Amino acid sequence: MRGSNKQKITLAEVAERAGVSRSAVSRTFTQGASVSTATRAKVLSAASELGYRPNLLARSLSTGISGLIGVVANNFHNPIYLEVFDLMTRALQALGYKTLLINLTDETDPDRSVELLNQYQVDAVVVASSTLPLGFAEAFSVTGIPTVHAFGRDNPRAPLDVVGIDNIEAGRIAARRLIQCGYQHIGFLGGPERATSTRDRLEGFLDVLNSHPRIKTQVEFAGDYTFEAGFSSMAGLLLKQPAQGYFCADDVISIGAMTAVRKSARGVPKDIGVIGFNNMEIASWENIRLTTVAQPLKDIIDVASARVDSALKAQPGYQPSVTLLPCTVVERDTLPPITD
Amino acid sequence: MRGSNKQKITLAEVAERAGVSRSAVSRTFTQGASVSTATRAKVLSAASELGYRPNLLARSLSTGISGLIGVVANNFHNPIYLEVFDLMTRALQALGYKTLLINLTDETDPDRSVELLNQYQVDAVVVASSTLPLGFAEAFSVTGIPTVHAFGRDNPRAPLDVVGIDNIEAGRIAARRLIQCGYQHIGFLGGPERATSTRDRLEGFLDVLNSHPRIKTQVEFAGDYTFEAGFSSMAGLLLKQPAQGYFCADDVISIGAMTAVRKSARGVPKDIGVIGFNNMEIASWENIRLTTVAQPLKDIIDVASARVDSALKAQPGYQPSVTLLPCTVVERDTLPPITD
DNA sequence: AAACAGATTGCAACCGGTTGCAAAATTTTT
DNA sequence: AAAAATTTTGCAACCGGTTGCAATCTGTTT
Repeated sequence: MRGSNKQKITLAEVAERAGVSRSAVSRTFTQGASVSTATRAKVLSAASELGYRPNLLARSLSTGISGLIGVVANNFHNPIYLEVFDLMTRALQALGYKTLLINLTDETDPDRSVELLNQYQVDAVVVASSTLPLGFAEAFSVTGIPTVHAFGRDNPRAPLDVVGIDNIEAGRIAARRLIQCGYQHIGFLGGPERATSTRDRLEGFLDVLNSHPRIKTQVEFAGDYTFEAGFSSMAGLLLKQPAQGYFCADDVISIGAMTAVRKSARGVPKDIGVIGFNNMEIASWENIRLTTVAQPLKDIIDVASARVDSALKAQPGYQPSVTLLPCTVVERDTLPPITD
Repeated sequence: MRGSNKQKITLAEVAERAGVSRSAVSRTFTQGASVSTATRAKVLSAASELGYRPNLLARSLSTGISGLIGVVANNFHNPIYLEVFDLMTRALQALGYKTLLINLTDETDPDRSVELLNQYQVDAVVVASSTLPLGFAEAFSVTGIPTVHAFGRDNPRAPLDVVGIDNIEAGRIAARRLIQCGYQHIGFLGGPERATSTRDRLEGFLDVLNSHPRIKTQVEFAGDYTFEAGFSSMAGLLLKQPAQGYFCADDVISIGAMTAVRKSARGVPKDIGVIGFNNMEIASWENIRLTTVAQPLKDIIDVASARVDSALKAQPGYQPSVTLLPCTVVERDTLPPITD
């Protein structure tokens, strides 16, 4: 236990101590290089005596591979992103990559962010956001850095890897589930109107309801993915003619909406049913028990990181692809049970 | 490798195009180096024509400064960490650093994590965790990498920068607030019993209550910072003799506990008062309105990142320091209003 | 106009690794 | 045992920057 190894030990020092060339040392630490077992042993023992660790930055310089993956996010208010970061860092770490977390909350200029990533020679970028303007992902892809857009959607203008959910189908699923309740008046309470995710879900939602012309439909947008927005939107709806059941764009919005419903002395699901979106941890709480549409978070992350990995190892002919995973309904207590 | 026809432009190419030496180019891009305005102009224009960006990895190699700060976390379930990551990345980015996010959730061996950071030549480490065993922070500090422990506590064994809150004082604050309610029986519902943060808060809590010998005291630990743990701990207490008011170690635990109280047909704060800890966003929700102790998150992060910055720029005589910031009570509706 | 100080410049070595190539060592074949 | 094939090894050049040093160029001072 010598605290003296404060200065870094280099390859050259190990080489000297082991009585071999620097190449030999380098080769011992590179996968699949040619070293005899004898030298390897000498090197390894010298290295461990000295406490040698290869300098990955130096290695990057000659190999052109940094092992750094930029993870770009701009939404630090939705709790699901905490889980996203957790899963993402672990997945990348398991593959031997390191996560450079870039916060684009304040950034409006795609080019500046590209510059950031570029300077650090990230090998690839994962854009983890459903709200980042398409321009960013495009800008990344233009640089030639492999880019995977997680929680994104297909973007014809920039051919890049996308992995997310099928929001249109998610809208259909929610609509069908509400129809199953026998409701004759069904509402959509979306997030910000411009968000493509919300628009896609609405599309699927209306798609299904259009084939049920007798069912009345209501569409409303909460300005924001917040409790407040859900609460006040629903409060507004209650003053008019509320629907019998709502598909809310997000669990937090749902909870806000439910709170408003209950505050008006109505019951959930007795008077008004609610189905949310995201299946956040909070949705399972005893006092909430929100029926909600779950997205396969872990699968999305796993696919995204696998995609990064294969993009980096890919042959010249590599082609980006779009993967949309299916959502499922998690049954809890905010919709009446299904009666066949 | 992906067929990226975007070969990077190097310093040498810029130099050639500008008709100057490589040093001149380098100096143009280094703070406070000596270049005439004429050459600087030539270089700058050549650089922008070519779209040159200095390779920071290469620069690190010669300067020994990578600009990478390792942010180490192991708790991806407490929503306040989402805010922590947000604030931290922004603070570091504003200072010109990049955030390497390291997830130690699965890691039990301090040395392996040190190795991770070491290989990437991070300039400094911010340990953002109140639950990471002290051994980790120690291991980091032994390497000689400047380490700031955010949300940590003083550790006599390893002299490193600590910035967090005064948990003992926080316990006192909560105790005083509960005493103000006139309660004669006061409870402490902590987090995991081994967590130093919980123990410190308990210490301060008992410290105050010891000087009120007539007030009965109850101490209980929820195993975990979860809704479930709070719910079931409180459910258990309700079967015995519950106190009149509780200081809960965390907002999520508080909400679980409140849910249990209400489920037993008792009221909050009518029958049992609750004061939480953390002031998470959810605490302000209309249907919750939890009175709670807030920690100055932004201040902690700001101090932590400033500390990183100064540790890196420090003169040889740099000495780590411990900063404990004060907490405040956020009044809402889960304690009876103060009656003077 | 000569002498001198200060600012700018380029050379070349270096940061800590990797890798193509040819020589050296080892193993296999005949 | 010699020749051929294969594996190991070290040299030296390179990755893309920075920087000490000496040479050159400016602008002053006398």
